[in-house]
Amino acid sequence: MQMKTGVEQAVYATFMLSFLPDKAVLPGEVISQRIGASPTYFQKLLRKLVSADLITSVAGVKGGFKLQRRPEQISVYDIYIAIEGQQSLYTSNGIIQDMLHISPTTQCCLLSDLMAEAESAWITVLKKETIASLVQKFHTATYEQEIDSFHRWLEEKTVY
Amino acid sequence: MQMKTGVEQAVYATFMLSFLPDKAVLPGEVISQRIGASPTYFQKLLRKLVSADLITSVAGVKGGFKLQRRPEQISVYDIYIAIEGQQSLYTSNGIIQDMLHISPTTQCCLLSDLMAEAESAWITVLKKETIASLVQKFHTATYEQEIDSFHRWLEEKTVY
DNA sequence: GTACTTTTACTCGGATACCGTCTGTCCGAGTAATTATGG
DNA sequence: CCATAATTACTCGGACAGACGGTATCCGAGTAAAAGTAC
Repeated sequence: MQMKTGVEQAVYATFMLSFLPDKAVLPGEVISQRIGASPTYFQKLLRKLVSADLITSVAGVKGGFKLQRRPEQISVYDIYIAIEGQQSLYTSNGIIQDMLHISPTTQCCLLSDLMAEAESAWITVLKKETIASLVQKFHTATYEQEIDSFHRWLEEKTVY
Repeated sequence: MQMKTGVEQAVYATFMLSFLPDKAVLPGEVISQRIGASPTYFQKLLRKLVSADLITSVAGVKGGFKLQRRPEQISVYDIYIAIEGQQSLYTSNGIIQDMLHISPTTQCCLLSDLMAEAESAWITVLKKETIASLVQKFHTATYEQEIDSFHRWLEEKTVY
């Protein structure tokens, strides 16, 4: 039970796109290269973000990806759902129905409520962090030189 | 990212054992049969619970499993850890280090703190529910007839 | 110089292969209660 | 009747096969900007 690495990659891809100026885009291969992911597979992740209306895509030459919403309106939870899907962390297997010889259609799982509550607490934390708040934390980091270098690289790769 | 079914099975196995009288045990195959799991694989789960000191085992004829601690002292979280292991839900892949070209040994993941907080909130909920509290909820259910039937079956299979 | 065609650089989506993990099965070994055997 | 041996019913732990999902790769199709071409 581990979170997919794709979620982390998607978060940082969205994070990266948040630095783009308006109307500018970044090709998928550029993003994947900087993140260190396999280009073709990473494009699938980007398309999941597109389907979730978190980013948009521009086809053709000078095409690429850019944010669809403002960074304050994209939470880590949004990205998590876009990549992992909406299935919950726990789904009952109806074991207690087996134990008591009750019809499987009956709703009486002792764990479902608990697990739902636990997942809700987990989600709450993921919802309160947005791309914008991540950027804020990023700038308080002590890596000004690397951040500058990153910004220069980004500007070089940006497509207008 | 879904919880293993083994966790649910282990919870109900522990739950089942909590109804045993002192000194009595229940063979692993009896438990697995009632839960509807494959006997040989389920024994592996039981042994994980033994390793975690949640239950104890008795070898030989008239052997089986019984609780090691009192039901109030076995939380759902204990069982979860026993089955899934202690690895956390999220482990950083060092993507931001790749992005910024920083040494991978550097600790600067923007997500780690958030994910740790989220997991902590999740764990808190799982810790507060114990086998004892599950039994309590169980008895408030409206399946008195099935519960009676279950108790009779259990007594029949109990090994003293 | 304008209209048209070709090239180029992207996204899009399906098909497929790889690989690690969870699940399931088999086997031999150890253990202890029961039963059988021998005197 | 008692001591010892064999049987039985369990747990224990390793080895291994199958299924599934996440990861990765390839390919053809669509799209739009840029470049080339014809008149």
